[in-house]
Amino acid sequence: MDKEQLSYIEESGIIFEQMGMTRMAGRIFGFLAVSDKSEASFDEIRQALDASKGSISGTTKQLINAGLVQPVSLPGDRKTYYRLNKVAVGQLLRARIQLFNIFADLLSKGRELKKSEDDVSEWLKEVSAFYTWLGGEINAVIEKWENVKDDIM
Amino acid sequence: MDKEQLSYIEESGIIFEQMGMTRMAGRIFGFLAVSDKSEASFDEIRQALDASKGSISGTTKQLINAGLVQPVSLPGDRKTYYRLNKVAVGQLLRARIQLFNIFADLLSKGRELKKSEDDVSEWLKEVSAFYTWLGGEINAVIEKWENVKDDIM
DNA sequence: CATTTAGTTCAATTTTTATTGAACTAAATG
DNA sequence: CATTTAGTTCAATAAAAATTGAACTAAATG
Repeated sequence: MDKEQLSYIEESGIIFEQMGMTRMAGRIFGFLAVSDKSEASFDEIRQALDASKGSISGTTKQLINAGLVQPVSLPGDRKTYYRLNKVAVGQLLRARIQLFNIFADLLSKGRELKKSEDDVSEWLKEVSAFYTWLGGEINAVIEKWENVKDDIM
Repeated sequence: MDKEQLSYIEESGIIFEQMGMTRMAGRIFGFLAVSDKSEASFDEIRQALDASKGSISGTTKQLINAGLVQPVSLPGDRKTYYRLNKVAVGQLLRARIQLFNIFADLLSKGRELKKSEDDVSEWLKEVSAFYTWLGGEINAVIEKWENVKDDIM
């Protein structure tokens, strides 16, 4: 880990915090991203990030749960290794979009609870419908990506 | 405000917290969503939510800054009123998508900092390219919505 | 079966973030 | 121009979240 990589790891921590995860989750993600070896053991991570076992244990679970990290075990080795989960872009996006649907439901419920209809009702209705529609539209977007990505990358 | 509306306001607080804003921001949003009058004064909000002036002041600013709330002033009335900003769905979405681009940049930078290329590099490259592409694709998605929304709603 | 290793759990602590409340500013009113 | 009203600011406090660390479990090794 050189200086730039260490500062990258911290930056990743900040961004993950902005995305609603913990700073430590971002650090582990960042470490696994830039690390030379694509797999790292529990203790390699702990040492690289100078954190406690409890913190690494809890946070790797968080990341595994979020689908971003994959635990790997090898025969004849009692350690567990951790690596970035090379999940398909579609799956990643769908997970993120979930919050949109929660927001859509919130708006729609708000509209129902209003005592009278007004221009706010109309707006709640459209935004809610939009985000709900968007959830279904994602498949088409991902399909389009699959078709164009070879030209772009 | 009946019981259901008050519990809706709290629910909105929780969801806004999940979306990275404060609980109070969600409460104010929720209040403005279900309130009978589509505009509310500073003190009406403060009383309805039983919060301090400081908190209302800071949080209304947060919401105005995020583009979700609009301050309204009336001639001959020194109060400011607050209402949900009926911003277009596209604008709302674009604001949310910004985090995707930040994430894309993080991945791309991570790839650059790696000492060697491996399968993680490949993944970082694709995911980053995808989120970057997605940012540009949004306009097409919004345009499609404008065309289909009358059939759906 | 005693020992080492890998990781978990959770109460205590630290750190961060949200909220209050009191003193303040600025504008309007009498 | 003194007073009221509307809202702001910010230091102090409260509340919530992250992190530690020590005691623990479970599995593998000798």
